[in-house]
Amino acid sequence: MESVTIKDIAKRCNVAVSTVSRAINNHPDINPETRRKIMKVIEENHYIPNNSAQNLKKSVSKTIGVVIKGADNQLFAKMRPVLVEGIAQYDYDSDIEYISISGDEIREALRLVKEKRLKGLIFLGGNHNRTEEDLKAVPVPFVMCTVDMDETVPKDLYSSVSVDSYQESYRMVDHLCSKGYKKIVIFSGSRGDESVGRLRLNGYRDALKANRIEVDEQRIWYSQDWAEDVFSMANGYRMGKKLIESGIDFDCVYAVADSIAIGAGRALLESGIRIPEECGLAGFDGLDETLYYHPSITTMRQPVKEMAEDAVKILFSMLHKGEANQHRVFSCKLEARESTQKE
Amino acid sequence: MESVTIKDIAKRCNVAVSTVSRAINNHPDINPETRRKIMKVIEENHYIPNNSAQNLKKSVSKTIGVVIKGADNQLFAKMRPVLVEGIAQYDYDSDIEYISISGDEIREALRLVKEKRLKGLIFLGGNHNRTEEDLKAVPVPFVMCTVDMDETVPKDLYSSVSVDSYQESYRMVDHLCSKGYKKIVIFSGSRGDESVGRLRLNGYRDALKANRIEVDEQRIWYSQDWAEDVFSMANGYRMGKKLIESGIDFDCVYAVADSIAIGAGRALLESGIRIPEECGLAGFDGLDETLYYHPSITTMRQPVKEMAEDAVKILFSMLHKGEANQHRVFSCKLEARESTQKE
DNA sequence: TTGTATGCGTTATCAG
DNA sequence: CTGATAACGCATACAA
Repeated sequence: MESVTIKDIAKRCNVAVSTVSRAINNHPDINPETRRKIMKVIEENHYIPNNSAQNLKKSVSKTIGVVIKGADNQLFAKMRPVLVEGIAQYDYDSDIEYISISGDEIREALRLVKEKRLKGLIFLGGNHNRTEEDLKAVPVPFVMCTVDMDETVPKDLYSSVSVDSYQESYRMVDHLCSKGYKKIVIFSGSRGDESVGRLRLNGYRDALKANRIEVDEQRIWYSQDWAEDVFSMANGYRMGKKLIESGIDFDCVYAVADSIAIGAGRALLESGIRIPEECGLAGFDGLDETLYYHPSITTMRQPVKEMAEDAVKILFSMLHKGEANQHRVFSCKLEARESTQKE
Repeated sequence: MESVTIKDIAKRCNVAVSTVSRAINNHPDINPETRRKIMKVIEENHYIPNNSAQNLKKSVSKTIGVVIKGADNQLFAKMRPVLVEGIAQYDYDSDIEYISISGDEIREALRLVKEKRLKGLIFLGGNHNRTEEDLKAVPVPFVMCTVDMDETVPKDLYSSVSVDSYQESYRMVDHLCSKGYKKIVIFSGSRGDESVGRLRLNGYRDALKANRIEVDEQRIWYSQDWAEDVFSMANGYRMGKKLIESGIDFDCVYAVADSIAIGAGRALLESGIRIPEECGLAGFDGLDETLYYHPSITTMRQPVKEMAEDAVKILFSMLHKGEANQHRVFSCKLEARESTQKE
């Protein structure tokens, strides 16, 4: 049970702990021969340095924290390796931390910065209504990815890469209109959603108006407030079923997330409604699943790779060149697929 | 930049650090009044205890480590909350750690146990060919989930909950045969796969034999060795395309993972092949996607919830009652869906 | 090139 | 109930 420490290794090697430390950390001023010898003993004894002790002692580090909110978010999963690689190109390490969807990413970040002497942070996802105080508390440069921060938060307090949820949603609905759909139902987030769900809904409303289609509140469907379950296929399926039962007239379903769209698609197809002939279907985000669905589902692809790359670039421009906070808004790619090819 | 420590709090409160420590850790022997006062100052100064220092100093803990290999594994994502809740019922904390698919889970576990004084471990996924030495090095009870450990590894060195990949795969293929499919193609893992891919393939071979169907090596398709990409929809799609191009005669595709099946399904449908009329389709694992696909895809559902619950139960039976290592094999649920409803 | 000594921030063991 | 103080395991400045 007693675990082996640096002292044990030192003793076994007849050297001082500092020498062992040097061996571990690839210090230049150490005899290669002694180093070899020490590393051998380390191997044999399965010695692993205590990270906590290292963190506690280290005064500097070259590492960037990556705080990912939601371990199974597929968009974030695609960004992660891009971030790690990008950060490595600046000769920095990455420290990846997953936190739950209900966790406090700023608080977690604060802890990490203290403990691991992080030089910077990249947030994947997060609360859109952070206070000024929250943001100011973070003592290192940071970039928020894919968070629609409230307009009220001063832009000079944080950097960000994002997509314009309102605008891209507008584009999508405009596209649907151009395809001839006139009775478009939207599967939105929950009523209380003030973030992407709300913004995408607003885009829907305005795009319809611009196409001189009256916004029918009956065609606006909110998710029930089942928290984590909102952006799920199951929720899309439930809404789809209810929509069909309701008897409301529609010729297209637009879901504010691909996962919802997939569930909705199933509900439609199951009821014998043909897509796209009798009803169009569209999602948002650009998940791989939409491509392999049958019919393939029209979606707005978020340029996750580019966003991740830019997040790193922005972070290091602040870190190395002392530049100010920056905001970069990316355009999505409208992937028009089978689910909206009416004719 | 200078972060606030326990000393600062002590100073601000005119008490000793030990008193602050008591306040933080809810020690019984502290005046509620002083405690209240201290907590207030802690709030005001946004003090967060340094976890590294705590870990370093703490001699005991009531926490179980959960090492998850592959952050975006959907099966694991479903098990996680079940594990956390189960562990909490024993009044223990959970420490969740994600490691990459190529990481060394045992090594990581060793580090964690040392640093955080973990009382036990639950592994989600991992290398199937660990050595005895590896397993023996883990100084606390642990349970492996969903790992088909090699037969050569002594069973008394670890606990496990798992499914019988060979047997369940056999059942699936048997089911396909009973549905009248006679020319079943299998989309397997890579050639070198000695784990689930191999076991499921063996089940396929034997089930065919049992049904007096000759195993045609032409119908056994291996994934190209693209490492992480093997169990992906993209891979399934590629294989599906190639299968069709090959001109080989087949009436059913059985993929050793649902993700592969979904990609394959797309390839088939895209080529105008109707499922299930002209070709059956089946996967393995029980991902939600299979249910919302159109047609819904027949799959072997792994009882992830039950497995997670049992993992916790086994762990604490060892921990509290000193019981020996145990192995529990769960049955999958054959979900016969539209993709194999021939008539 | 190597050894010695100090302290990182915290908890635990003592006294008081 | 509270305060002083010794560790925890390690990295580093400084001395040798």
